[in-house]
Amino acid sequence: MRILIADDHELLRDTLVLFLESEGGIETVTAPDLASAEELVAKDSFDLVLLDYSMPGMNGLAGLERIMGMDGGQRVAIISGTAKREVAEEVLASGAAGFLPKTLSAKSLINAVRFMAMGEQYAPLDFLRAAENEPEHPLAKSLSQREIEVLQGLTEGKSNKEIARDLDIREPTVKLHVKTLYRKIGASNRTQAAMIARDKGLF
Amino acid sequence: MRILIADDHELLRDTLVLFLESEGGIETVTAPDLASAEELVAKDSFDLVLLDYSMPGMNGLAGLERIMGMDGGQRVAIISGTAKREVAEEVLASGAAGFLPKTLSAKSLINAVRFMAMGEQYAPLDFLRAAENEPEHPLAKSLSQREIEVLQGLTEGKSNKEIARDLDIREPTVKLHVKTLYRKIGASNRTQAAMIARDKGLF
DNA sequence: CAGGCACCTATCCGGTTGGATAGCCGCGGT
DNA sequence: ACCGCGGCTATCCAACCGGATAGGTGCCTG
Repeated sequence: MRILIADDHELLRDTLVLFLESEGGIETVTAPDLASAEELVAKDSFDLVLLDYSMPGMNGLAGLERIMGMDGGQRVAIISGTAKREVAEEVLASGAAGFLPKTLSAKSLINAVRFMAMGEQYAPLDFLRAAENEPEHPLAKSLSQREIEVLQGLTEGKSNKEIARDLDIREPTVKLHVKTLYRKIGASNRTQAAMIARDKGLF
Repeated sequence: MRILIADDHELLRDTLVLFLESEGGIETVTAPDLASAEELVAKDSFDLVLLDYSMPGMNGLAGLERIMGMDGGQRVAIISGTAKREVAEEVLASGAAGFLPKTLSAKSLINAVRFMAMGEQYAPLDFLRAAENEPEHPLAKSLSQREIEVLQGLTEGKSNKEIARDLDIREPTVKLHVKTLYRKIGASNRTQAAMIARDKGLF
């Protein structure tokens, strides 16, 4: 079996190659960024391609889709040290071969690689499930759907009028949502609200 | 030689252990979070402790200082996949044994580990230097000192009046700075300005 | 059915913001 | 000495924001 690992962490590349070749009998080629990975995929053929989610050139899922659109880019998986459930779900939904958090054990990785090379789709179930039970967003849960939409408008620096237009409601309504949402999250003006939303990782 | 590696990425722990033991003849113990690392340091003795910067319990440099304050916590280094120059500098300034980005090669890692275990302080020079030459902050350079101070006020959700009081200038002056700063960074209101400032990593 | 809740609309008011315009001071450079 | 520039102050005005108050709809639940 022959796989390509693209990750800007040379430390991981080096040790992973050693591990996969010695323990798993898996032939491994590596690349430090997306551009190199593309070249390799273009002129070579792999049973599986592993792409780091936060690597030069990736731009979120755009890089994944670039590779998947290439000849020989049929079986591509994302590996990430920091990404959360939402990302994993998007990755799987976009038709990738799998999602591997770096919290996975090395042993599980070998199994996952073999599994994906066989054509199956892989993701660690506990990762997806554990995240699903997480208290949503501590903020999001106390806000109504509309308030969240309005809050998003705030984080984009829009005026009440613009938000009203975008959501197709009247401006006074927006103002109401804005006001109640201030109380709920403890903001005293729109900039604070936007900052709080961003701090909490919302949007 | 005997070292402790604390990192929540099991994948890295597993492969690194294998690599260090086979290639470097270094005895390796691991922990998945800061609490476990503390226990191990308390009851055992290591030539070097490697702590991941973004690991459960670390809280930035607080975790580093906790370990360094312990008996047997004399030689502690930080390893990180995402941290930037500023963090590396803080780490070194706080008296840690070193800073290791995960973009380091496995070979360099072994050398660095040996170096640090000998009592030297280590950091990859190109990492520190490359970052030093970075174009400051693309934003910061086009803004005057005052404008930056005002912008900081904006990111904290303050009103013009509050900013004026804090900087000990009149409110009209603040308004002027706010306006000119909008033009420079391409914002059309204070929330956008705050968001842009944060996006660029300012403050 | 009554009450609660989310969502919508409306009006009023005082305070803040955004934009324009104009002048003053101090500093560094030609 | 002059000019330019950054920083400071000021005034005016239209628009927007934050807060209060009052009321309407539809849905779900006890």
